[in-house]
Amino acid sequence: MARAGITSESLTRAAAELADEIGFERLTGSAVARRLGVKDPSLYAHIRNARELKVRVALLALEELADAAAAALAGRSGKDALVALAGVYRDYAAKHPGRYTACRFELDAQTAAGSAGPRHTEMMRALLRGYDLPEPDQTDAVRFLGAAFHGYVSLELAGGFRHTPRDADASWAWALDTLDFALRNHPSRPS
Amino acid sequence: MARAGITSESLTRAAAELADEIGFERLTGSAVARRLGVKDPSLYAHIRNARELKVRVALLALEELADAAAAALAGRSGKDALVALAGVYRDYAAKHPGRYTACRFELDAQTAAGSAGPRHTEMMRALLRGYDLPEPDQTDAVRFLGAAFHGYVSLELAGGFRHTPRDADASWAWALDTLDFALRNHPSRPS
DNA sequence: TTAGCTTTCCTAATATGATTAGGCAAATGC
DNA sequence: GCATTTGCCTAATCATATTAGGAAAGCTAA
Repeated sequence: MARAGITSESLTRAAAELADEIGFERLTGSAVARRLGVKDPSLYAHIRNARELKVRVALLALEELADAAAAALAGRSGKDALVALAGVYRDYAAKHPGRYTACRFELDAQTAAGSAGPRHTEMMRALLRGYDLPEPDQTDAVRFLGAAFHGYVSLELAGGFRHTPRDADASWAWALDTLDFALRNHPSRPS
Repeated sequence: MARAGITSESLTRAAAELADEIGFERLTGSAVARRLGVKDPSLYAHIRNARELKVRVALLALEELADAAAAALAGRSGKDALVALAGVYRDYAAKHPGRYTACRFELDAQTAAGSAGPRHTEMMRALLRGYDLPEPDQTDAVRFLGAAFHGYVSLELAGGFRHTPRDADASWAWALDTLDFALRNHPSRPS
């Protein structure tokens, strides 16, 4: 009875790959077990339940995404930073659709607090420092940017733009121009 | 063997109510059957498969939402219309979280074309006529507004704003102010 | 009204996925 | 080298999705 040598990491990696291939919604314990060459019940030595599988993928994705965002943001500011950060989200979603979807998986407060989620918020705030918004506008802007990025990427991922001739890249650039314009000239900006 | 008297409509309604109560992701054929007081296989006289159940809820929700949007838009224009339309989405999501989520369910091209989806796009375009944007900016703006609305509502629904003191209503108003400002003063506006 | 047709529902059965219990062998610590 | 822990397996249970086949309900028309 040779062991498969599953580790917490290899299991999570396998689940993430699977999610990208078949979609996060269809991610299943059985499928992961099959991919790892073990029987379903063997997974329970490594995870508490099927939900934890998804949580793991979500945490991995949030961290990968935060790392990529941090790298892209380094040395950039203003619109340059805005475009770079937005591009990271969009590219990650295109390359890892399952993981991107996982980022939206609802975590309980505990888990969310320990995740890379707060890093994303911080980076958004760092980005917004280039736009000089006073509080509470900065908080509003964080939410607004998060919503705009996520909304756009998720609509694009769902194929919402496929049936209109207009190029998605061009629309994306337009959206970023508009966001930059709105933040730069926002009425609440100090003098 | 008395009949339950299920119709296509009563089935869809039951499914939609269930989705609002337990969440669209957890909507299951068995649960609907239980609610209707029939056995699982009896459903297959009315639907092709479990997926169709979700599709039905999605179509119902898209239509309800489009109807509400049309009513809210009637007689309004400019920012007034923007705020009204956005409010419809947000309120519907608050009142019918399962159905709102269903609106995001991926439909195949055929089904999507016959759904109320296109009405939503048209209404967005009607709203944007008040902002006088030339093509292709109008298309870009439709996508941008759709993304912003959906992104905001879905983040709020997921509880993304619950752990920050700033009031969600105030942030929402800020976002709408910002969108209105950006569209009104957009560089691409004629003259 | 009744013979016949269609529709709606049921029971039985199968497949997949999630999960627990209990066992045995492999790795690990001394 | 032995005891302990750990990883994996088989067997079993439960929920959901789905098919096959049957029977009764309700409509249709002579």
